[in-house]
Amino acid sequence: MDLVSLNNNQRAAVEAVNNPILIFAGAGSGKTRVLAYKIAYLLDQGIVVPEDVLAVTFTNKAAAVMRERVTRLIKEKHVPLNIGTFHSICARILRNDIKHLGFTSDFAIYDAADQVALLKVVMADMGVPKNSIIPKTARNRISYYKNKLIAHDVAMKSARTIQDRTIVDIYKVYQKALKKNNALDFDDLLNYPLEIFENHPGILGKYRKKWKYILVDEYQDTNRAQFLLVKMLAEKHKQICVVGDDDQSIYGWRGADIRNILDFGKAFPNCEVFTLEENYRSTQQILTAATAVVENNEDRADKNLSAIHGEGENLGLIETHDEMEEADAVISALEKEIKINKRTFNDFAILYRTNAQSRALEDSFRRNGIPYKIVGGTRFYERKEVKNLLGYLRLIVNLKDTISLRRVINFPPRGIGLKTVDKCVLQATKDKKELFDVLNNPEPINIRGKQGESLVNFHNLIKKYNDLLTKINASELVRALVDETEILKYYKRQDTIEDQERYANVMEVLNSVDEFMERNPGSLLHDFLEEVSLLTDIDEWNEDENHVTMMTVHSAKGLEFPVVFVTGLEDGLFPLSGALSERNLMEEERRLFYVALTRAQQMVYLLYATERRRTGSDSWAGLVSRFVREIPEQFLENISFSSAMTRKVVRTRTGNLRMKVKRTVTTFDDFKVGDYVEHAIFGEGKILALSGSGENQRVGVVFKDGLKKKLIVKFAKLKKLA
DNA sequence: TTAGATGAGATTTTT
DNA sequence: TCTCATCTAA
Repeated sequence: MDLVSLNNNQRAAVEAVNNPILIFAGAGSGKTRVLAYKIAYLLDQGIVVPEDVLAVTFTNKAAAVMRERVTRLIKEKHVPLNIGTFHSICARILRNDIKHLGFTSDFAIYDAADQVALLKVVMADMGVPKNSIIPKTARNRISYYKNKLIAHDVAMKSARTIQDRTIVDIYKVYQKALKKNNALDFDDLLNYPLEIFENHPGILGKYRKKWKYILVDEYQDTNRAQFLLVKMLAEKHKQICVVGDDDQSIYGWRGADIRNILDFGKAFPNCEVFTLEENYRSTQQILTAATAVVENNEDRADKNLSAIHGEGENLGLIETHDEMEEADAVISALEKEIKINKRTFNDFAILYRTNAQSRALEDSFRRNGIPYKIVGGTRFYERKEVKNLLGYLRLIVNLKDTISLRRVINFPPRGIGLKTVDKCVLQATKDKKELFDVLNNPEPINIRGKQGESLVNFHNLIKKYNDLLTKINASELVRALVDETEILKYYKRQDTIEDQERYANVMEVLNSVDEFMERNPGSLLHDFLEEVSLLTDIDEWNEDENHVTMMTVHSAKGLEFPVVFVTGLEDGLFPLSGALSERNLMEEERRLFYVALTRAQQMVYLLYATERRRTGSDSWAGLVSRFVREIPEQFLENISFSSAMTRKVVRTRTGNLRMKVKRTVTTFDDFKVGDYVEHAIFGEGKILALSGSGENQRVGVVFKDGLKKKLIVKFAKLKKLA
């Protein structure tokens, strides 16, 4: 096994195999590499065989990368390592052993939307007044308790207000309701294995024996349950290696506890600690600037990162008026980078704090014909039409899943409304029957005619596919189901653009089932459902395509780009104002900014708006964020952005005076079809067509390499050539 | 009783 | 811009 390509610290960390190991790996210090080498080394030295290794990564994508790297290193085709996220590994444990908790292995996994739906039902049943507690708030609070492993009774003791107590009550009932639906939420996925291990030492023993060496990536983001799982599994053999960076701990709000990494030595007393401080990613300027910020944190292990790639340029700081101007400033900087440094679109990432901030950017990019991809936001599998189809599948797999049942019982519309469902629920409670079984016999509850017939039909439809589950393969089953329910037809007959998109999305689900079955022959439908429930945003991102990537800083973890734009950098937005109050919240926001900066290899642009519009007449006060001000001035260069807008003061509905921006409109009176033009990004081209008027003039241009672009004129920068 | 239309309100970050 | 709740016609 050749370790010469590693630096001294990396090699030492790889070769240390006798004690529990903690590796502090600063941003860009090659931690994935070290982990891959470590696994390969363990195998190479004959310390373990692949089946003995459990490696936990933060995303499925990272798991795939890890597997691929190890495979390459040990030069073998198939390496049966156990690699996955905490959630996927726990799901696997539970499929085997959840019977001890009274669930069946067909359990459903509820996402946030399902949780909220269930909470609404629960709260209505409990008679909680409609406007007193927002279901979403209840969800967050309950999730918080579960993340911290706080049981109802303990939570109740600390509940001070009536609202707090109500939420704890809801928590208890919600937990029961999940069980009734044979469903787990994301938090249960982590907590239940722990419960099983605690109460059934035999099962714990089985996994301890199975996983002889445990490696955990992104250890700074583990929560209480994850920590305990790792501890329980590794306690006996103590063959464990965790890697992380306390400066990049950004999931505290999700229960992640930075103490897990800082106090690793307490849990594993004779551990060896390695620190990787050579940075292979960024320029020294970026690194020093980022460090200057995060150094202000008190909860922090000291480290001294140095860049091996040299000094680099100053970070660019750009002030704009609002989010639209900000988007234009990004594009103009992008043009400059492309022209001067010969960059391609996939060299760029735009990072922001909240998903909603992508909107203005998206608009501007579309108008300018620049290819972009947004990671996150409303995810594919969370779209209504997709969730509806998946709802069918989930119900078929797990007939107890009443949330899915409610979702699809009237989709496409078949005349079963709220009232009818209510009656069925009432009957089910009265007879102590499953909701699904009530549908079969609507007569006794006064549902006759069309509704009764619909109910029975629906029941038989689901039952039929439930029977088919083990008889035909998943691809065929889903296709037959879509056909019979006429979901595609439903979207096809209405021809709005929206419906076309929905049609395409349903088709996409069909394809992804096919693709899944090809990848995992012999799998069952619930394997597919599990995979899509546990997909992360970044898993769906393809770095090979040539487009600008936009995402939240949280999604960007572990990634790197030559040029990074960080937008929305005004106080109050990045961080959101609430975070400025408590020290630990503030420190996490600072780390978030640190993570954003250290994604960049060569250049960082920092953007803030003096008057960002939020909703209606409301706007954010726009001072540059205090974190930007923590960067010493010599690392910053002010870049002025010449706006293409005129400003106007107008009176709004609510009477406030507000700056309104209006863009200067370039008209195309001077241009005609056949003219040769030059575009800042796409180069020379020939005008193919002109259309529209006023603010909506469009121009179609064919560029040199045959690239056709439709641009919205007022933003396109076209120069006429002779 | 359901389906479609209309109006008001809301927005951290994610497995 | 999107979602959710309420109103109204069928």
